[in-house]
Amino acid sequence: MNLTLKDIAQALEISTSTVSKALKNYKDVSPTTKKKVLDYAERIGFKPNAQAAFLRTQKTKLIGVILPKIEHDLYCEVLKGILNKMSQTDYKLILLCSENSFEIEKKHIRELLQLNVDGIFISIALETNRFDHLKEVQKSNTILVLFDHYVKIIATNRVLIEDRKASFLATEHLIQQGCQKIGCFRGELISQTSIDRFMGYKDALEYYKIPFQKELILICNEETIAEGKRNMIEILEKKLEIDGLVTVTDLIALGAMDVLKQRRVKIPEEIAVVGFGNWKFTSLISPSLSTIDQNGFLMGEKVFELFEKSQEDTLLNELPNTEILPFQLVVRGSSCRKK
Amino acid sequence: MNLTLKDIAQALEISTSTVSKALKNYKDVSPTTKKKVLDYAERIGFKPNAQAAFLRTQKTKLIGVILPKIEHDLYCEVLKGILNKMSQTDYKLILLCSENSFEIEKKHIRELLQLNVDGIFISIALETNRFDHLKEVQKSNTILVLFDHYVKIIATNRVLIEDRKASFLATEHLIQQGCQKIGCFRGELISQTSIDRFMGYKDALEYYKIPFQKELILICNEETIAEGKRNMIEILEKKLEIDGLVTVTDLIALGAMDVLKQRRVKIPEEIAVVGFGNWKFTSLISPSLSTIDQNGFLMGEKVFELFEKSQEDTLLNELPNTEILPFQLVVRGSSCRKK
DNA sequence: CTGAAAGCGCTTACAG
DNA sequence: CTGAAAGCGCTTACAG
Repeated sequence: MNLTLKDIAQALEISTSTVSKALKNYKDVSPTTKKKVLDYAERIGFKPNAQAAFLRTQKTKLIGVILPKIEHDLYCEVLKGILNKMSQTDYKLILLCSENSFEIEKKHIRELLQLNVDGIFISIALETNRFDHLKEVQKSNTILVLFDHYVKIIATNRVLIEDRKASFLATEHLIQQGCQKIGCFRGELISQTSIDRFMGYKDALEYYKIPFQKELILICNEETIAEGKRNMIEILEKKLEIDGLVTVTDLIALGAMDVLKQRRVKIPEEIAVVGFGNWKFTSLISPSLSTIDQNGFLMGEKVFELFEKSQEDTLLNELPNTEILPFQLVVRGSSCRKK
Repeated sequence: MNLTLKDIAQALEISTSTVSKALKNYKDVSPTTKKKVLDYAERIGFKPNAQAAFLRTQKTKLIGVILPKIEHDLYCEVLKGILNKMSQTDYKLILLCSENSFEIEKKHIRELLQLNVDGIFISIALETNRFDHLKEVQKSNTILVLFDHYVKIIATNRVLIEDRKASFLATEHLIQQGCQKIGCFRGELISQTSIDRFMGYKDALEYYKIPFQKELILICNEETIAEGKRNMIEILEKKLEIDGLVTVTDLIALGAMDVLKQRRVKIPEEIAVVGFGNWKFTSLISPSLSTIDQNGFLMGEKVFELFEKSQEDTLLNELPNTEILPFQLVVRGSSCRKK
């Protein structure tokens, strides 16, 4: 069906070896021959067979990306960043989603290894607390790059923001707005990202000598609006007094604010709120939500750059890299008491 | 590096042919041999080489998906739907984005054909008004499935909602709310989807005998908040009187509402607004935005189903299918005048 | 500078 | 029921 090297070779009455070399711009082909081949290939619209090439070179030029969630502003931006860098190469992106399930994640990793992808980029599932599958990736010499949800104990390439510092800043901001009893709707206990953000909250309290109250820490088992609502209802029903709230992600904050609005609790006057992630909706709701902005697009670009760098590095036996990205506190209506 | 059929064959002292057949569950292999091979393959974690298999079977089990935009609620849902169906098969999804550019779209199609994908699922770019690249796909016997932004003149598999009817309903709803001078922020002139939605608006005016006023039709060159703002400012500055507004997409409506809110024009009392798409933010803003809900997840699932069906059909030389999906008018604060 | 040949890992028609 | 052999389309070490 498709044209092959052989077809070109026959048409031009030369060998397939020479055609192959001409197309790959080897230096040991005469300029005349090279031009002849290139022109002809161009004219007939020759498309080399990627799979056959792989069989020889062992490079598929495929990259697997596993996201914990598809409808997630950060990950959409990360995808855009990766695709943007990738569009200048001949790599292709295979998209998979773990739905935050450990089992699905393992399954996808297995599938990607079977496909012989050259690299796997992953933000691990919230559930994931064992890492054999990631070690498997490394063993197979597939380049592994973690982003956002990472793991401390696996030595691999990573692109992160300083969650702990960011969360410190968010909490500090509330303190500067006069909050003294700050609730924290943290993520579950396993995820490193969740732990880091919680630590940042604690750091800020400590730094500003505000007593840490265990009962003001509520755990969100999922990053959903519903979990935000559930926890805020718990706060109100237990009559836990808070005047500020930091959350592990904007969706949680949204749920919490929803409950507060229904109960006519004034935001930010009675309770000031800061989210995390700068989801698109945060600037649209009312009051608009203060949050931590992470540059997902840049994150995606860095992920791909680290992959490329890593390909060179493995030849040199270099250690994996960790790239730290900047973040930004975005102050909006939900936390801005002073004018 | 990786284990191959040959390794298994040697270990079990049988031929690679037999190993291959055993693994593929051919019937002309003795149960004993089959079991032996399967057990051993399982034990050593054998992963057949996908690319080598392709070289023989000419099936890559890869599917290319080209989206006009990544951060787009509908397309995120479509992706989820496709991935959901796909996860029960051994197909993999290669993600590409045209950024609504005709040139990029053409480039991506070329790349996918070179990769020998088994199918291409695409919502075409707003710019796209020539279709040679789609015909190319068909010529190469790659299964083509269009969704959302489609083309009338290409006979291929499609998954659509009845945009015209949906837009009729949106406009009719405004009329039933008492609107008589309904503005329309339509999409650009090329896209079939945009045309269909505009026709639905016209249909409704005609049906309810409301005079069509050309000056109330403004064109949005992009599906962005900024375009919605720009057009609403134009309406106000030209002092064009409207009491209702339908828009080609929710983002446009968002921009328009923003301008109205700034100028203290009451929504829905003075101007009632209906969007299109039921983006997540529409229920979060205030007033919440009435809109047309499209089931993107279902759309994605149907796209994949059509692909699978089409593989059988091509053998039978059947004609391509068009799948029409249901939609729903979601009435919210932005258009609800009566209680 | 050119080309014959081997081989990547699988599948499958064919012979026995 | 089993296996030898050819071949998918490319790349590349080697000979000339």
